[in-house]
Amino acid sequence: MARVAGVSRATVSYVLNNTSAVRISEPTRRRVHEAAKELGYVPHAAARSLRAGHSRMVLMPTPDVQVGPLYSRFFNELQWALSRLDYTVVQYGGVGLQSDEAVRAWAELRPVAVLVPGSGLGTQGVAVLKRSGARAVVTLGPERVEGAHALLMDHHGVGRSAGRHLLERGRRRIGVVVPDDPGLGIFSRPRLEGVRQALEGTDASVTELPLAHDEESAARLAARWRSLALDAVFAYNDEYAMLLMRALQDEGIGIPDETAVVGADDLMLGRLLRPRLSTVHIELPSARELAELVDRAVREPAAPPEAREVLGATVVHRESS
Amino acid sequence: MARVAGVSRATVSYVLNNTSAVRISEPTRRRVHEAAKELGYVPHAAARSLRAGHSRMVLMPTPDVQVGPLYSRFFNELQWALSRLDYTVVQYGGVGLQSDEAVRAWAELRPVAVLVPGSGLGTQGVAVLKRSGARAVVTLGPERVEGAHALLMDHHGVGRSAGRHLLERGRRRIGVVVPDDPGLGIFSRPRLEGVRQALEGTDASVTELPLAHDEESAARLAARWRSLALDAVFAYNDEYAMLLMRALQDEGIGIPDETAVVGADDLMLGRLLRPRLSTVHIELPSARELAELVDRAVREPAAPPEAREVLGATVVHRESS
DNA sequence: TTGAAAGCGCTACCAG
DNA sequence: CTGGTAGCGCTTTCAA
Repeated sequence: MARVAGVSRATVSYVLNNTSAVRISEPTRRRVHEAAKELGYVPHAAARSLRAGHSRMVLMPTPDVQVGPLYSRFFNELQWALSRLDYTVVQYGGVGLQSDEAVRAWAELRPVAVLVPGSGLGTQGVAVLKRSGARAVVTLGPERVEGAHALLMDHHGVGRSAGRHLLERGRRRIGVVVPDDPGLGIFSRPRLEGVRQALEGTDASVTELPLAHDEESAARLAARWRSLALDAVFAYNDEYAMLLMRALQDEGIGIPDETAVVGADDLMLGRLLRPRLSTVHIELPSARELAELVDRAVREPAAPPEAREVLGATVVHRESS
Repeated sequence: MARVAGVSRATVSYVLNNTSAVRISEPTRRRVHEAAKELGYVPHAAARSLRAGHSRMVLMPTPDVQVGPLYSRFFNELQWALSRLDYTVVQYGGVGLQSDEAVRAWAELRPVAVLVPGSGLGTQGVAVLKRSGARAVVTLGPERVEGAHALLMDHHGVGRSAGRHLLERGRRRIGVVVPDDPGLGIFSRPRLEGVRQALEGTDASVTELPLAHDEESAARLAARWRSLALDAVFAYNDEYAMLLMRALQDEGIGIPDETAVVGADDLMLGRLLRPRLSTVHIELPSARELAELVDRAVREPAAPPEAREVLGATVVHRESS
């Protein structure tokens, strides 16, 4: 590269980085640019960050559970917001690693910030990441972790909203769908607990309803529905709600007269069901705000970690409840 | 690190990499491991790959359109299959970059292989990636690109299957939904064209139906449905099919008697609609096979690029057609 | 205005 | 069996 342009490696670096501290003559600049184009020269990110001692890489491990469209959209927006701030977002697939080795694998990449969804990260993990040079560690999950910023996504509120709504609608025997998928436990357990909280001190009762995401499982549940004597169900989310609602209707159970159904996530499909599905609308944190939080944390790594509750839960009352 | 363990940097390297060419005494190994644990030492991936001259990173740029659950699952499986082969999968968010600079940004990371979804990559791009050291470039899209392996995902077959099926069911005036979302054009145009191909030489006709993914747009289309005098519609995919089917039913249009509806993707939700949605089941390439293709290509970079048609399309006939 | 050279963290070769 | 050392590609300081 330097040879082809007939200049030194240093000069190449100056030209390609537009280093303002040094002035390079126009003809030289042109020669360098031409040589770069001709050779298809692309700088080596690893060498650069090795020399610089830091990178602008924000690492976001892929969540190990299958996430819904809500989260995908959030992630896309976040990526966009961070690239506006000149960060490079990398999603890293540490599938099947133990949390301990996963953290080490992340640390090997020396990201400037790490955004960890879920609850797998411990105090240890944060320490490893920080020592490896991460200036910001942000968890997106149910609880704070020592030393890390936290975007608290507490799903109790989702369950509480649903529970309160059903109470207000005069329901007293309330079923709560708990997906069989163990990966969804971090969401489903707090949602269930939230319904319990909403019903505390009332004469209403909660019944757990395990359910797999397939028709047979739903049909089995629907078949014994009347024996359960429930007058309402919070179906975990809109997709499970659709599944269960269909099975109930196939059994001739009237919705909402006999049983009220409430979903969560406020997906488009809820509006397309008949009766239209009542749901808990979940407000995720604004991607721009999160990006700015990351940026602040990177610039001011000594600042005390912020912890913010970011999950808004509002009931959207439609026809199924 | 080396200081704390009281050995040289080389010895540390030997121990942590289990280098078989050299034998290190057990006490030394222990000392090194202990020091590593104590310091939370994690090797520097950039330095390592700089030294080695290559990495095991497989780069997969995030597709810029919102992709469905089908694709997300495929990507997860692929990630898993590749990590079984000891590759590290990194999803890179080059949102909003021109394809030219996007390719350069990918090349900066010096991945050993690049999997590019969509159709943004040109011959130029492949050349840049190869010159930067990528031993395999694989496109997942509608057409071959010179120098790259190709997993051809030709959506014409999806439209053809739907078209043939509707013909067989005796339909002659066939509408085809074309989503307004311009990003979906690479899928929707070939699907439309496929329907046209299936109908060639018959007395059946095709009508394009632009549609946005919201209720108002669907309602507007449904309101003028009878004036279109269609007896069938291929609704692009299951989600658009659900949207349109609901609007048609709200208009009192009988499905399938008056109008047959066919979706695509074979999502769970199709089975939950009434009538149950006929759909085109799409078979994606096996993640394991793709991972093996990548691995072969990496080991044998001189081999001529493979190009394989990988999109299976089969009609699943249910009740809506 | 340009060039020479040091050094980021790591591994592979060679000498002890 | 272990340590010294060169050099991967880059940026930056210092000297010319």
